Amino acid sequence: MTLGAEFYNRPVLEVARELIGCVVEHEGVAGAIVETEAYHESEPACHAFVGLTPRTRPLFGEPGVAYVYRSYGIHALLNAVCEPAGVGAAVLIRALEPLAGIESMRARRGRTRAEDLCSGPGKLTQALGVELAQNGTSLVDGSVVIRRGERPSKNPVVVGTRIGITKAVGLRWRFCAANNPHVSSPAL
DNA sequence: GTATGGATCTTCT
DNA sequence: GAAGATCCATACA
Repeated sequence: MTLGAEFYNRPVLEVARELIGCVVEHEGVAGAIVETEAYHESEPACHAFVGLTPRTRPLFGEPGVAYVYRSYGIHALLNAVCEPAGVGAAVLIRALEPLAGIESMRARRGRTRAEDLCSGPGKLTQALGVELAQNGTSLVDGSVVIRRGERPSKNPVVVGTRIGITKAVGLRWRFCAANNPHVSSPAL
C-alpha cells in the first residue's frame, strides 16, 4: 500500500512526523524511515526560501514527488515534496533501518555493519541506488516508492533540532524514532 | 578516540 | 571564488 499524493498534500510538519516508520523502496531494496527533517519556504534553511530556480523547481511542484539534489558535490539527498503545488516544502529523509535487499546495500556501500548502511542522508541514497536521475519522479507510482509501515504505532517519535544547517537552527523540525541505532544522530 | 582535509557540483556573491 | 541540508580516509593522541 503506497502512500497517495493526498498524504503529502498536508502541512510538512505532519508529513515529516508520520513518515517515521514508513518504508522506502527502490528496485527491491527497502528500508524503514527512522529520521526525517521538515523544510518549508517560510524559513531560510530551506532551498525554496530563495525562490523558484531551476534547481528548486520540484520543491514547488506536485506533492508526492521526489526532490533529489546534490550536496557538497558528492552526495544525493532524498526529499519528499509536500503541501499543494506552488508551496515550496519537503521532508528530508535522513536515515533508514535496512529491511530488504541488504546484500545490494552492502555491495553499493562497501560496508557490512547494518548501522553503516543508511545512517545518513547521503548514505541511504547510495544504499538504495537513488541518484539525481530520480529528481522529479513520483513517490506514488515511480521507481522510488514510499509505503505505510508494517508497524504503525510501535515507533515512538522524538522531536529535535535539525542538523548540518546554519540558518533557522532553533526550529525543532527533526523527527526520529526513539532509541533506534540507525539514526544519524540522537535527538536533543 | 577525536581531528582534519579531500572529493567535486550547484548556486550565489 | 566561496559555501553548502555530507561522508570517508587518514593522521594523530
